[in-house]
Amino acid sequence: MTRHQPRFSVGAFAAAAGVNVETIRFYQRKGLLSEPTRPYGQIRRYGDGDVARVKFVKSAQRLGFSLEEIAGLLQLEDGTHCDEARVMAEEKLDDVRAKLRDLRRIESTLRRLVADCCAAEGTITCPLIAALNAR
Amino acid sequence: MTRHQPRFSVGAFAAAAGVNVETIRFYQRKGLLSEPTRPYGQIRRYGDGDVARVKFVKSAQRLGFSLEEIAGLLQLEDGTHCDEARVMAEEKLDDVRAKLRDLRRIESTLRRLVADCCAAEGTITCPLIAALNAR
DNA sequence: CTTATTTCCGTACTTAAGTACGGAGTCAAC
DNA sequence: GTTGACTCCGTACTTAAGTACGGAAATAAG
Repeated sequence: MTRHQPRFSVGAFAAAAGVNVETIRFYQRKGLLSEPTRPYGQIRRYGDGDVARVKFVKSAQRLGFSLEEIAGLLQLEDGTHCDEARVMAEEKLDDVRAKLRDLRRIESTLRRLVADCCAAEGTITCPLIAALNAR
Repeated sequence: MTRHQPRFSVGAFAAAAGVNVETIRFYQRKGLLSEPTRPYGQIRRYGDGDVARVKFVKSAQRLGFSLEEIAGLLQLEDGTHCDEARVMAEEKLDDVRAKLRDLRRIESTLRRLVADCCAAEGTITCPLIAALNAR
């Protein structure tokens, strides 16, 4: 997107995005990141949009999306393929909501665990397992 | 835990937990699941507690926890090592809360995306990327 | 201008999380 | 009481997501 003054070399780009250079190259091979053309045997340059993109990939990964899924999410970007995009987005939305439910459950269980820790002696059953199964 | 009448064979156990037998064996090797002793050359039997445990592992995995982290979570179960448990639980809690924040952001972005899809023509920037970077 | 860093590219290695395989031992059923 | 399915166990293969390596080309620094 913001590709107006692409001033970063790969090295600087990778550093700005908080990944290493090899990861950039790997994402390019996977099609998650386009390889900017380099005019007449010069070095490739990158901009803020690229940095944002990589950071997005990393955030989504932390949430349990695979690179393949992330590639799908990123394709919702361009505005074309409206129907496909809507379908994908709806599927992902269900997915995300399920994850949210589970995470909330874990969150409250952990919160309780921290609060009660060492207070209650008699509890033997695992509150985490209980939390996730109680549905 | 609930190991009162362990009636499942591995096959039935795996089926009940929704994984395949090899995965059970793999988890046993990793120490995520104990291998019940089998008296005098007999077959091992499993109970509901084991099924619950495997299902928990799978749920936690969907949320982006690694097996190693899950092993840690499961060890909070036993009540001993109170101090370590509290520390781990607190760390995990921070972790979980960060994931929740990101997921909520994605959720609302996807929701908006689905709602607006094909309605707004002019938008070129990726709302997903924007959502995760706007913080 | 030469030297030291970087980039570029292909190929190979690594780690996590399984899956598959093959042979021997058990068990269930006819 | 033998046949067929299932269990057990070790070892090997697979996939995803990188990481590391090494040599040629480009760029930056002195």
